[in-house]
Amino acid sequence: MPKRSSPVNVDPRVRRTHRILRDALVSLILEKDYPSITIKEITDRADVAYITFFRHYNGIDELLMEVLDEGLAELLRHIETLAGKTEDPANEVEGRLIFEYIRQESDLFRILLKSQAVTRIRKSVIQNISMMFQNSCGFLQRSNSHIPTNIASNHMATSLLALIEWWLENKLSPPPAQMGKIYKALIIDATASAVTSV
Amino acid sequence: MPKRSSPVNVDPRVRRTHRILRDALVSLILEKDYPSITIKEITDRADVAYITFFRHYNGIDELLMEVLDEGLAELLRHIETLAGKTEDPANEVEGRLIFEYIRQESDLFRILLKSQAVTRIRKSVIQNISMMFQNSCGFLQRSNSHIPTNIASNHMATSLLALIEWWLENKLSPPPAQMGKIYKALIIDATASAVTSV
DNA sequence: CCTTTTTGTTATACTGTATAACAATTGTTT
DNA sequence: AAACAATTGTTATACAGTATAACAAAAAGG
Repeated sequence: MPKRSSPVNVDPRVRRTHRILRDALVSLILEKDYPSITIKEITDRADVAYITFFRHYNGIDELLMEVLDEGLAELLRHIETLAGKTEDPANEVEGRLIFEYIRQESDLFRILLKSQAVTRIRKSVIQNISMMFQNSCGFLQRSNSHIPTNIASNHMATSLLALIEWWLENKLSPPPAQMGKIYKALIIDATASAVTSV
Repeated sequence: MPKRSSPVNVDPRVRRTHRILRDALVSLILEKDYPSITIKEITDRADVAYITFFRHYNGIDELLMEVLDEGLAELLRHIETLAGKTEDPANEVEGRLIFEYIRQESDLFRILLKSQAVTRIRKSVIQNISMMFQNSCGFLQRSNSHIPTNIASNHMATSLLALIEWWLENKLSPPPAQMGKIYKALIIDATASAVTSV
């Protein structure tokens, strides 16, 4: 069992095993659909003994969770940067930065959104993004409309994920700059005006 | 193999088998999470021989598809009723009707949204609702903004599903009347203003 | 009533998950 | 470098779930 507390003090062999298992799963997800992936396939590709998998994870879902946690922190950091400046005039630029980052790490995001299969994971992602919007969007905090704050933040989070998903499926066709504008108009500004009106 | 063409001319024993298998799957989905359901559980609950399942379906997904097809037609009909009157002043009422219908058939919708597991199904549902919005929302057709029409309609479809999902998870707590208003403000009006501006 | 179709019973092969015991290898410590 | 600890590999095995086959029993339809 690996120590969850400190990133130091971990056996380099364990670090290596985790890394190659994560890499194997990633390459498999990009090739075939997630539910059909077996543990043997993963360990074969990682060139690791079958039983070694069970010495670190209780199932493929757990390994996937680790893969996503790896990249999710950075995603949230990027989105947070955007949301923190939601009321600045520069947030169109920030929106562009998000979609540029997604294009850069598109493999990770493809996996993240393919793994809607694993509903629990999707829920926690939405939960995180939703909380982040709730904390950083001023118009949500001082809202007194008939729309509850948690509904509005959930709406923004799910809409952002849906927009990213659409973009990935459409081969990243409108460039990040335009996607940033669309994001601002369709999600940020639209929600803000819906919440602050009446 | 059952005939796909005509609903008549089917052996009553086959009709009965299909029905009790569908019912068994529905009751199981409402109890536990979908991926952990086994064929044996289904046939046991349906009081049918194990092999009988394979005489009609190639897997649980196929049976689920049949369950959803059953109710999906009616869902689309209700949403279409709403969308068709999007520009009438009465559309808040129509929004209320949607959520009242969902409350009425909440079991079906819980299954529909739980089955996000089956990504293919979710995608086709979004596609249908999106097309429906595109056909019935006037502001989408006469839009000349920087937001493409298909992005806007996709945004409305995914937002509606997310809102329904949130509502089901929150025990249908804001009553249908308020949900109808929220739907109108957060999805319809907000998207309309985002699309028609500049 | 007789034929056809569907369903039930039983047996079996196969795949994937999960664990155990022991040997081999690698990392850490003194 | 030697000794100890932890990880990994090898092999074997148990188990659950999927899928199919062969034949008997029951139900539907003319």
